[in-house]
Amino acid sequence: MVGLTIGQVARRSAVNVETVRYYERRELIAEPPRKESGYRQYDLQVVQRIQFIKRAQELGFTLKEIGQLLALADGDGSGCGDVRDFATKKVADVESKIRHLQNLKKVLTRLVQQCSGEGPLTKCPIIESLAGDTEAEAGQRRSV
Amino acid sequence: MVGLTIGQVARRSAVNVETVRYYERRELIAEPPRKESGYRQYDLQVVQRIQFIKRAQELGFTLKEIGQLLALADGDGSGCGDVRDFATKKVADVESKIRHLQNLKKVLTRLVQQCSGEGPLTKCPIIESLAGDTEAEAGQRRSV
DNA sequence: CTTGACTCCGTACCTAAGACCAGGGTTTAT
DNA sequence: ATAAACCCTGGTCTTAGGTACGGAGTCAAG
Repeated sequence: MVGLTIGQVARRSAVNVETVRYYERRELIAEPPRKESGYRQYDLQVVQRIQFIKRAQELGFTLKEIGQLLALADGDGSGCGDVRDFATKKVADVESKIRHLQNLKKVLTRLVQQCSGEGPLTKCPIIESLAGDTEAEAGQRRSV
Repeated sequence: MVGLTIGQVARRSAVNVETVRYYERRELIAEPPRKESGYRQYDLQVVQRIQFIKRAQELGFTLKEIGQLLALADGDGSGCGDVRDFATKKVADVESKIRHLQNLKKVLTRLVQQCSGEGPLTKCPIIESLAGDTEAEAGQRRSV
């Protein structure tokens, strides 16, 4: 019994069987050899590879990016510098997302502070602010 | 010509016609009356409502959440406090996302710093770290 | 030899928030 | 009266990352 079935691989990698097949379709893992029955026959390395994918996902890489990363890792042509550039770009991405969320948080927090939590909805500053007075043309206002 | 067509509403709200219909399907805006021809006939208030939706989206609310928010705003029963609670919960959400991303950034940055950018991939600390040594069982390692 | 667990393939479904299209009817302006 | 612009329904398509199903074949244990 040399070679793991897809189910064994899935269990060892803590992913779904379908996920393994999905990764194969996405060409993140290679098509394994088959037994005469057609069953896929994996070796242990594929488990490592799936764990690599999972870790990279946790770090915020998309499967597409992971595909590129794996291509770098597979193809001997490129050096470690390419990988570092990749990660550096990702850091910038993450920073940009953080800035966006921090701005969001500021706005939301301001709204919450303006709101006493009492009184009727018609005067709730949050609702008012969302209803927005800035550019609606004439006509009945404040009726969301 | 009392009543706006869907196209006029869309233009005034700066959204696509399809978006207006979509919001109707999602029950974010009410089904308007129709002319005999079947054309939808809106009043101006729907423009305000769509702007409300758009602003709330910019603040990071999903359409589902906006639906709940609008239900609060529509139903007179509840007070401004409910709305504030809602926004407060959203602030916590955003904070949690920020924390997650900051952690991500820390990990990524550390990886980048460990990587000289030189040398072959086989020794790239980023690849090594993703390949992960922590829980793979025996067998050939370091072959992602 | 049978049963239960596993695997195969292809396809469909899911969430989110719409965009787009076909093939028809309507309105408006010239 | 006719062309341009608009609207209707409904259906499909998108991105991302899978999950689920159904019918058929296979494998291991009792």
